[in-house]
Formats: sequence, C-alpha cells, structure tokens
Amino acid sequence: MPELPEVETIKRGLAPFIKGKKILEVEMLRPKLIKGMSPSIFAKKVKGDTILGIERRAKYLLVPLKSGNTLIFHLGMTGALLKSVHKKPLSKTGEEAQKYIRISGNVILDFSDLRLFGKIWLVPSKKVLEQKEIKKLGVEPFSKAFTLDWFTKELAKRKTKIKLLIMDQAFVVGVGNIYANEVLYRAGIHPARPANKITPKEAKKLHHEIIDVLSDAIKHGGSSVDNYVDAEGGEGTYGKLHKVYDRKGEPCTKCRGVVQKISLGQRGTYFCPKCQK
DNA sequence: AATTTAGCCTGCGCGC
DNA sequence: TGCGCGCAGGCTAAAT
Repeated sequence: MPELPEVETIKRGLAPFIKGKKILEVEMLRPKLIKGMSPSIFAKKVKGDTILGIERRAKYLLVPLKSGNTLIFHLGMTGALLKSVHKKPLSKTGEEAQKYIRISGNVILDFSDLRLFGKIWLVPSKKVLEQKEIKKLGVEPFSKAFTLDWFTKELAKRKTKIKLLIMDQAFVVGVGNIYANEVLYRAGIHPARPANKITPKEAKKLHHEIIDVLSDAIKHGGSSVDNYVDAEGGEGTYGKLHKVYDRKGEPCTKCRGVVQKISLGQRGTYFCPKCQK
C-alpha cells in the first residue's frame, strides 16, 4: 500500500511527464470518490486546465493547475496514478473496471483504485494548506523540522505505543504499517513500548532509522504490496528487503529468533522478540 | 484532551 | 472441491 516511498516514487515518475500538459478530457467510472464537490462540477472545472507540476505532502499528491486550482490525490490502500501512453477506451468490466478517473489530453492520467479508499479533491491552490486533511499533517521526515531534539522531546511526552505514534500522520508523516514495522526492527525497539519509555539513545536510533528506511525504500521504488505500482505500472523492489513485515514464523535475519505477529491498533504488527525489546 | 474503535471497500487465503 | 468468513489497512469520524 502506498506510504511515503511509494507516493514519492509516483511523484518522481510523473514529474517530468506531466508539467505543462493540458487536460482535455475527464472520464469518471467511479465518480463517488471525488470529494468536496459534485463530479460534474469537478469535471467541468478541470477540463481545459494546464498542469503546472506535481508535489508530495505526506502521502498526498498535489497537482497545481494554471487556473489557480490544485488537484489533490490520496491513494488510500490500493490506489495508483498511472500515466498511459495508449488511449484505449475505459470499460466498466474486466481489467479496467477499477479505473476510476481518467484525466487526459496531452497526457493521460488513470487513477485506479481497487478498494476505493482513495480520494480526489479540487481546491483553490491558496487553500490547499487550509484543507483539513492537509492542515492536520505533522512533520515531513525529510524536512529540517524533523530534528532529533524535537523527536526525543515529543516521545518523552507521550505514552502511546511507539508503533502507533510513528504511524500517526499528525505526528510524523509518511510512515505506514510496512515501514513502521521495518523501522522498529532496525532500531531494535518493541512496537508496543510506550513512547515515553524510550531512552534518548534509542530515540536517536529510531529517528535515524525512520529517515534511513524511507530513503532506502525510495531508492528501490517502494514496496509492491497490495498491487502497488508506480506511474509506469512497474513494481517496487523494496518488498524483497523487508525484514519483518509479512514474515510471520520466518527466521529473524539478525539472530536465531522467529518473527512474531501481534495486533496493535488493529494492524498487523511484526517483530523479532529477541532483537526488539 | 488523548487515545481507541468502527467503518469504509474488495479480493484473496485459509479452514472446514 | 467449494464456500464463507476474516483479514488486509490509510484515514476519518465517533466513542470513550
């Protein structure tokens, strides 16, 4: 599922391709997932506009348009934003049934979402940061604001389980279930540890691994779990490097332990009981 | 106020 | 073999 590395990979794949392209058509097979306005108004407003670029904020993709509006995409669990080369018609059955929206012209963008957890908004660019979903977002892990000092102090203030905290998008953005598991494994911290029980030394390791795991995953084009594909429809290779995620019962790569699975916050949580305390 | 839970969706894997 | 239940989970809204 798309977490920061996957969304970043899509952004990088689309960036050189869509800038300056004009939107000539909007086709919608799943109009209900347009948020904040009726699908027909959405289509009317988007048609004829020109794409200025693409940015990422947390797991959201922001596509500013020349008119002063911005398209906001969230890929949910199984969303994909694909650039198409061939303009074959969308059909409501078969392989393309899941294609939700197509924005086409000098570029064809297919937003495909199997489980329909994805969302699309069109908002005035000036109001993007006021959009409630965007406004509540926490710190970007690759930004200067994500300092060790700040991170350590925040951990000391909270008693929630550390895995839930690093997945909290109001705290630090971009870390979803896969990377939370991997980050904690590398940091040697048990996912259920209360945040305020984590020592400054461990906090330093954790802070480092958040950045490091996400960076590594981006280098590998993300993890192709749950049908994730990049803008070209290609798979990411980081999934092969997962040390604990979806490895229940398999041997730990560092010790003789066996990867365990528990549930935290109703999410599958994988860890090595010997390496992670 | 902080933290937890339910619900949104659909396909697949597991157990019987 | 076939079927149905439960899981997968990002995020919001509702509940505690």
